Amino acid sequence: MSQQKQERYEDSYLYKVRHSAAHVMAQAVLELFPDGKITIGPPVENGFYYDFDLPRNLTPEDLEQVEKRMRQIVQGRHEFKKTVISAEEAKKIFADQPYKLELIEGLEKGGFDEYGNPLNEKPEISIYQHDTFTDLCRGPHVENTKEIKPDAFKLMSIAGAYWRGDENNKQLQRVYGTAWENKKQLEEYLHQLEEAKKRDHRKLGKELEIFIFDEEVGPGLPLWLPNGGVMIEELEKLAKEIEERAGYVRVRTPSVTKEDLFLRSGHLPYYAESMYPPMELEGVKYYVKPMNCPMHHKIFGSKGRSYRELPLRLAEYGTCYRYEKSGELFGLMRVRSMQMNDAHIYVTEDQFEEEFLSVIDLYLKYFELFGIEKYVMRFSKHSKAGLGKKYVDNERLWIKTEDMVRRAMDNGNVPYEEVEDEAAFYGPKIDVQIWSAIGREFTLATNQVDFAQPARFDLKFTNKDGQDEMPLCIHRAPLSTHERMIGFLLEHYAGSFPVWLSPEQVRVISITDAQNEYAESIAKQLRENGIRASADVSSQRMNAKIRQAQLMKVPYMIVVGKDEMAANQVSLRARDGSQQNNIALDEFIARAKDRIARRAKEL
RNA sequence: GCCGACGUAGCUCAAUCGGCAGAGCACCCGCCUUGUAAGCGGGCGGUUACGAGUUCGAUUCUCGUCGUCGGCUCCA
Repeated sequence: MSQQKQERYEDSYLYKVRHSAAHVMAQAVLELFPDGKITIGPPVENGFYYDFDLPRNLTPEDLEQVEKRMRQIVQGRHEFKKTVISAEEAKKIFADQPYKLELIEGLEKGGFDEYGNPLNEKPEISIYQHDTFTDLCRGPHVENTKEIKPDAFKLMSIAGAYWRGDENNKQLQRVYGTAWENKKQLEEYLHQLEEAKKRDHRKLGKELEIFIFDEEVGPGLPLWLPNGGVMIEELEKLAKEIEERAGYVRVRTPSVTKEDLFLRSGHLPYYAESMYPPMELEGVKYYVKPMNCPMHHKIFGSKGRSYRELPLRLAEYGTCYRYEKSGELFGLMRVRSMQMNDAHIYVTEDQFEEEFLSVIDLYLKYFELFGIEKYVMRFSKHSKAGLGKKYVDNERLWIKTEDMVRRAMDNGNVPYEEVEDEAAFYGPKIDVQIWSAIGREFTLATNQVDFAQPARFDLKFTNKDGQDEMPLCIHRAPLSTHERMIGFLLEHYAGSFPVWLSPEQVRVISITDAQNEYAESIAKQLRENGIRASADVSSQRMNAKIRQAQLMKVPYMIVVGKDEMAANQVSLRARDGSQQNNIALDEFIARAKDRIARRAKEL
């Protein structure tokens, strides 16, 4: 394998430019608010931010002023000067900056760097000064402010952000900016943002009539339009095919159950925040399910199980409801009602590794099918501090199952990143992280270990020696939920789905109304061949019909005029603009059927 | 949930300083009979998200509610 040496972002020139721009911005903001308190201001992807605690909220007009002042400051060619100082000196300098004092204390103890990230060694304490501004900072920075080009940065937005990312802390005002080496790069970036917006699944979903939200129905509760309905059916067909081959069996369970079930499962103690509140009938509380697992556990436990039955793979496309906080909703990617590509696999400890890896293989198979290349597998572990709060309180089993996952991934040679404090409440997991068109990060597929619920439900099987043994449970959702998957696919394909997934696969276009009947009969024949087709026999001109089909990103357009009708043939125009005139309908049907059957990427 | 911005016809967007709410597309009705991304004409369409307030008068100013968006927190 060729190991290309890539410069780390932290070592790049752009990183220094952005870091320095953040300092200049802080200076400008402090000039506007002399009593303002500064916190941290690091470079981030594509730019930088700085968090402030100010006497009043910033307005867009303030931002304009700050940006203007920044342009003046950078012209001043002020040198960035680093000075290493003692904690005592630092505390004197930042005597009226409480957040900085907190950071200095952290640095003194050696536990954290100035951004609150854990550190092994005790770092040196340094300050950077330019013009009138001094910040506690380890750098690095550019030589002087002139290196920040006045036409290569832009302040982007104001947002609230909690001090040290903890919602129990005070909310600060964060100003985001973007900065580049030159004007051209900035313009390219802004252009990219515009382009990304065109891929936004919320926009495409509306244009392609996939789904809608309705104020009266409620936030986070999508209504699937017929086109979305088709996509859901195709995804379920895919999942069913693959799962049947892999030995899964399908079950069905209710959406609402008694409180008792979720008390036993641990959802109420650990997950209640994300659940819709209970409804009470005849003195009994019922909850809408946020997950299918408790009911699958009930099915597992419904009779005596032998080791011969394992792995037992129970699959269900169940609709779950989670009360996501209002500000967390995001189009289809984050909703309150969702249909999960769910399954629970009950295995013996010996079977765990093979089964876990076979689920990972399943992801990879799907990713290949969809051409998904940009993703990260994240190994999400518990945190010691979360035990008994976010996570079931059994450290021994946490460590044991995490070791099992690590071993499985290592033995399977699957690359992954380990992350602390991201696990499910019942066990560690491998999440696949992807990014939306506008750069927001999401978990798509997930593969989770559960040692907690089998114990809570007292699940057991009889092993070879005739003894009771507890199975481990693997929760998995390689196709995520319909909502997130389709949201993602909309952006991934920019709405131009492969033929098999396209809501409308063929649009038959008559050139004059003399061919309307012929067009209808072709559409009918296509449908009889299992191809989703409709005929556009409106009185519009052909060009307008083609344009409409293009805008709806229909993969195939069949154009018929008097010549085609006379010869009993068709003309094919594909979504990519390519054309094939005067071909037999059967020839086209064969092509379309082949693409659909293979779930081919090509048209 | 928190901070900020926004909400005008089915969609995309206008409306000067507080003075009769407008366009294109879509839809409906005609005309045209058309050759690979928009033919022409006409018509319908609004309690300016909802509810209060200020004012002679509110799309415009103020407050509240709901929703959306940018973030934070959280997550399939």
